[in-house]
Amino acid sequence: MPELPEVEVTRLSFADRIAGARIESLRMGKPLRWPLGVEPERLVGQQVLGVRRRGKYLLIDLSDGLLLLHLGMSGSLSFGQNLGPPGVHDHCDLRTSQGVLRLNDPRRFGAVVFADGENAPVAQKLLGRLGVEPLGVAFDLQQFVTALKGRKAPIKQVLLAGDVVVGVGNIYASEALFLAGIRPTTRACRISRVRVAGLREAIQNVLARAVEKGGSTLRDFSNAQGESGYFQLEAMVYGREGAPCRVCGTPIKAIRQGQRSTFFCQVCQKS
DNA sequence: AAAAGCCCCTGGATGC
DNA sequence: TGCATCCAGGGGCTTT
Repeated sequence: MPELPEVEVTRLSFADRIAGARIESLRMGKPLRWPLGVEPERLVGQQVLGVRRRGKYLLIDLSDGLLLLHLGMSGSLSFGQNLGPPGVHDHCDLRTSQGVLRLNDPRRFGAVVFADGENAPVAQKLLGRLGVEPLGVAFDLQQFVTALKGRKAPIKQVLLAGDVVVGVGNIYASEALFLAGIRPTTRACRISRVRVAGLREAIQNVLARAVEKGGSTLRDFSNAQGESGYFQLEAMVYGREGAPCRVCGTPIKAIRQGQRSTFFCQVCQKS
């Protein structure tokens, strides 16, 4: 579910409320994608310094270590004082002096991993080869051009891979390519500099807009306060197979790329 | 080095 | 109503 906007919206919905809290206990439920890596007691008594985001990971800075959190495909967080008893898909309860942070994740592709610091091997394994942050100043045009020059794969899949630029998942890849007028199947290395510049802006715009709208709630996403997102209502192509293009009226096409669905307009995205 | 496939897992929608 | 099949926001790992 969660791409950069959903993860960022989630972060914004509880970061201030959990900052400064003291950890009282950590309960882990069914196994997630990776083990926590330490005994839960390791965290007890530590203070939460803040919450950052790197790509689709949330980084909870502790007084002695770091908690890496990933929502996978179906994860969502809740933070509150009265969450009630954990349900069958609540696989992590981090109880703090300011409330409980709970991960609900039916498919369990998500993860909660403890690392001694950002340079610890486990943190490096997960964060080490992530690409540039698309909403940061480091998302430089020349670097983007150079990176894409070295890729013969379809641009949609290069965006999804996350080693050039992070945070762009299946929804926003289709959306950004539509805004840039680029066909998803075009080889990354074949896109002209001018069009790469347009793609960079499209990525920035679509992600920023999605954050503003609270993310996309397709099935059941909500932020840590339980609020839904609304970006899906203004999606130009994602999930709109057969529906008229909002620009030219041509029916939107759906194809498969690397076992994921891709949506585009064959008129607005000629190449 | 890059690209392509394969999984991990549960649940909802669809079709017979 | 019951059951099989397909699909879903991700991404690390293995194999070409």
